[in-house]
Amino acid sequence: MNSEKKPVSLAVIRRLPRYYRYLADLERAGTTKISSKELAALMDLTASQIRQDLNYFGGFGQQGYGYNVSGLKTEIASILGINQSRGMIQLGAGNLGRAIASHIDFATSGFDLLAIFEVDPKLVGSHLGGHQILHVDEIEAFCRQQHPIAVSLCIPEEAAEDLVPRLIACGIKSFLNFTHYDIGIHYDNISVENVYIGDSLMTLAYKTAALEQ
Amino acid sequence: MNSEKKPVSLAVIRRLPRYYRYLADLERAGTTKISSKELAALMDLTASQIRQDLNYFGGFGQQGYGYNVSGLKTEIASILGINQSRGMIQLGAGNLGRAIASHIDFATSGFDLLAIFEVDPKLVGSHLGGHQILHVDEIEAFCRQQHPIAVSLCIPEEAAEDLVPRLIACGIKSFLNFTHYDIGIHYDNISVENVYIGDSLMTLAYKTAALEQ
DNA sequence: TAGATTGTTAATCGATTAACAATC
DNA sequence: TAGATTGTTAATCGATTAACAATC
Repeated sequence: MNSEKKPVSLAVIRRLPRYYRYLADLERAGTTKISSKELAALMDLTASQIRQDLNYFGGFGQQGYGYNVSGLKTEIASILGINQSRGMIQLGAGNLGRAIASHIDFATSGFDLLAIFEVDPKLVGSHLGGHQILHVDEIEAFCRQQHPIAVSLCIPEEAAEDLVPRLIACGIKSFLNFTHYDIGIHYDNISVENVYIGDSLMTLAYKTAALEQ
Repeated sequence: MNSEKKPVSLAVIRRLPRYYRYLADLERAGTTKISSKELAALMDLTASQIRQDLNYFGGFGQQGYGYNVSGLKTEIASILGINQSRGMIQLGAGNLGRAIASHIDFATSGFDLLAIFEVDPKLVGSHLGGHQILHVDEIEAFCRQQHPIAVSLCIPEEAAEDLVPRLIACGIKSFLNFTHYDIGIHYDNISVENVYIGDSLMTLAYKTAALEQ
């Protein structure tokens, strides 16, 4: 039944998490229905865009009424695939790794963080956010057993060049990449989300200069 | 002389940091010149897009030759405004705050991190990445003296609602926002860059599901 | 000069917005 | 039924790509 044909644009997909967050907030506040117009005002979008976005996936609303908040939230979760639980590992338990492992709710985003890998022997064996820290050399054995499909890459850029091929060989297909190593360019049939915080800061520098005009 | 007229699209601006990184790498490797075609192959873009992007700001290349790597890097730095040094503060010295303060090179992105503010009394008075940690209540006095223009917001979403108005009152105009609090919707004449790591992870969930088709 | 490659205009493509008929 | 609001088509807008004349 769910055999959608036309490929959905990534621009639409990238807006879905924000819809999801607003719907979760509305649900928490006890709101049961919302119109595209109301949601647009709340999110500072056009009602037209919201209806267009949602209709890529099917008619979730009811004419004359609007959208059911919980229902729409569930639909979006299903489209994003965050109602699933895919095995994920993390590389790196340094400052950034600790922040991500403790700060991000993997389960809410459709992943299950299975273990964290580190080179620093002082950290190996300890725990972080309820997850065991293993040595990087155990990756291969671990993956053979647990078959994680995704990785959160919280390592220095220099380390990425060596580790990414190993992860690929282990069957890892999805990367949440905090390094500047360009994974997508080097491999096919994988998915990558880059989080370039430094680039965001540079963009902020530009916007800051623009404010001063 | 630099009185550009037409407003440059944000899509172009967001590509500039990546150009800058590649040019910095090339410069480090001793490459002095590069053509749009070569750079396009390296970055997996079209040569056309690169030339179009750069020509929003002026003719940095030389026909029949290409672009001077160092020269172009400097031009991009100047467009982004990262050759400047704007006062920035950070709120939050928790896991995420520690990661950002120690992991991100603010100077390379045009900012000077002046101080970090925390509510946790155990952290106040200590240092983090060479920066002093002050109590949040000292923000107003600090800003009166040092006039930072930007802030890195590494605090829980609940805290943002109270703190953002205080920051605005202190003259802060630019926000690197790691919370889900929607600053841009609430104020005018400010600039915001949101880093929504959770949203990126949800997008990765979608891409992962798409791989499995 | 000949070859290469830019700067720039024109063509294409995609994404957003507007409009309105369908319908709850 | 009348009013409201969706689903969807058409119009607009913007961004990317292609093409080529200018020129180093």
